[in-house]
Amino acid sequence: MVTIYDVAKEAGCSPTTVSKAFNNYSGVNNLTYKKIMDASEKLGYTPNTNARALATKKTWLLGVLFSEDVNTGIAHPHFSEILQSFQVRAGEHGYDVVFVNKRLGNREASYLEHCIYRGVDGVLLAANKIFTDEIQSVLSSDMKCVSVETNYPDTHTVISDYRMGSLQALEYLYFLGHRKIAHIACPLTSVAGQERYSAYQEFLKTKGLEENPKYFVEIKEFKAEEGVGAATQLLQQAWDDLPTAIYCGYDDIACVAMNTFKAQGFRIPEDLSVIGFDNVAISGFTTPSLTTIEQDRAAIGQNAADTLIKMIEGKAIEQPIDMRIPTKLIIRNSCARI
Amino acid sequence: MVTIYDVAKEAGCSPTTVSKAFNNYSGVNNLTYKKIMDASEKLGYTPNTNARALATKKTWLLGVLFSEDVNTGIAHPHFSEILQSFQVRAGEHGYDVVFVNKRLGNREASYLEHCIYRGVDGVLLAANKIFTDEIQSVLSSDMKCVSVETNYPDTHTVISDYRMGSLQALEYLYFLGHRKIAHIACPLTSVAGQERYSAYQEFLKTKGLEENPKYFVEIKEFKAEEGVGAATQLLQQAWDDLPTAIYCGYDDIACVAMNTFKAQGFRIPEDLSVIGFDNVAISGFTTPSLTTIEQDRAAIGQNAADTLIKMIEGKAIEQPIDMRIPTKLIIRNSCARI
DNA sequence: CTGAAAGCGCTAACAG
DNA sequence: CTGTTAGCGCTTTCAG
Repeated sequence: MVTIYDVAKEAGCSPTTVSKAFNNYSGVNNLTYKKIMDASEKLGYTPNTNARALATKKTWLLGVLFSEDVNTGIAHPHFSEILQSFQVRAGEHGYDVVFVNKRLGNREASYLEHCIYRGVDGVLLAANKIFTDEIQSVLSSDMKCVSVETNYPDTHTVISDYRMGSLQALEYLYFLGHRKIAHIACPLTSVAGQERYSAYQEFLKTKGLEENPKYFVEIKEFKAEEGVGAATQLLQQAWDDLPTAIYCGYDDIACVAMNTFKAQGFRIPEDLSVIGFDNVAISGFTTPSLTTIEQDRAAIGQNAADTLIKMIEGKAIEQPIDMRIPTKLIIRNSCARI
Repeated sequence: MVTIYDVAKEAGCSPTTVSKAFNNYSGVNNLTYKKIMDASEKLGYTPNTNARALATKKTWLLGVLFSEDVNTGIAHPHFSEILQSFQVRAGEHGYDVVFVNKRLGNREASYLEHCIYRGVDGVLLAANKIFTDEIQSVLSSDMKCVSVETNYPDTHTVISDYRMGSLQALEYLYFLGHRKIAHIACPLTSVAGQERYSAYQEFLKTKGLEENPKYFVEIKEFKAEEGVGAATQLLQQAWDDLPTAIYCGYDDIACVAMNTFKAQGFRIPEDLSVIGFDNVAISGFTTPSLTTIEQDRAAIGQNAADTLIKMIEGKAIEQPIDMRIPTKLIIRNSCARI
């Protein structure tokens, strides 16, 4: 391994000067600078983060803390896309991204311990349960955090504007003439579930429509399969007075529900309009293709990275602590005029 | 920050002993061990990886090197699922996972430089281009590598058995009575493209069927949209003697192609059978649902982690350098008896 | 503008 | 079984 000392010797100066040169400090003679760069090039010098981190207490490492649940972890397209853009943006600022888990070498530990162990400069929180003890430890520490899925008190958050999205979906159905609109909700233990449902209630109230409990089903877990049961239950509950449209809490559920309805002999969208939320890849490939609400995941990841890095670097953050990213209605073929 | 010295003082022993205790070295008195653990608990001590890494030259960090192309990077379900299981398995062995990119702080650099900079103990290669100069640098260094998407000379590889998968798909179509089988191939610059195509050729030869150039289209990029052009081109090429079945290089293409065919008035599977490769989430939700070949991504990620860690720890690796994970035929509704 | 010296937190001989 | 000592590679005062 070639070190700063080797470079110093080769360039005929001291290690201190090499360090200064590499950190772009002012006060290094142009010629010296050039000699140092030439020497380091010649020797193939690469700085060592560990040594630097030890000396400066800054690792240039950002932790990402994902739900370990398969359905809502990094394997879910929603999160993997956020992670992708977060990671790229972090890189542009010189930060690397490392996964945080609950282990410390061979033994069980807390997320916080893991963060300390790795010395991350900040953490991205992407867990979908509203309140988890395990996450609590990092929240109440002085670790810099940004959350992209759940609102924690006093924690910077970058989330889609779920209320806006819900209203876009519902207004669209309303515009198509629907008045009997059912809702299959995401788990109400999640922000997504809560906010989309409360926007649904708000919408009904605004339009002077009554909230019909028969038109409501809550899934208990973020799992596509839950769509079957939810769709069936909805049909049973409301059989004597079926809704004409269904606002599904998220795309996976909408897709499965559509299939369930079709299997029961319903035509979509003629008999039943279905709208989703997320605009995940599958929604473009179903039959009919799914009308849905798009989340700008690239923007979420980017803004989360920007915010976290600002916090780390002590820069001013102009945006509100609860930053909302606008959503967009994607009209495809699963909704029809009544 | 509480250090090993604080713990030593509290426990009434030397830092060395604390270090030994934490590393589970033999030769620490039981009582001393307990005192140390109590002290560290009381003080809230967490070891510091950077210091340890500096002293031992081992970081317990594994790099993952993904294609930065959006379609084949971590945002693609195939890769995100591999990454997920890789990450979990690595964690079980005490390793953390960090993304590798082409930057070094603020300046452009090579993947290799980045690996050295972070001091990763090994790297997971998940790039789909057969030969990239940039990756070449890490391959020809003494960095430990495992690849999960491309075969590099002298590099341990964990990939699905594409030949087996292709044969499963084709034998199934054959069993259903199909003799005019077309192939929409993945880019032949990729291992997936090459191996699936050569298995297709092999299959035809085995069955005594002639390879008809009109029944072959190669997409140029891993992009779902390419399916439209490919399907159309296939139709044009083979209009006077249409195939009865189409083996698509991967699911995204199969899904888009199905939609294209349907738009042209073909019924699937009655007029045209379609089979895919990957068993990605969408394939269960199309109409008809897609018959396809499943890749065991969890196994890929796990085996890649195990192999890489064995290399790092100098353990014997029994498996062949080119390890293949069996695939599985998933029968759904896009293929029919002729 | 340059360099000597001390130290970041931990581990690894080597003695005791 | 325990402790002393000397680094790992880098940055940071502080003198020059």
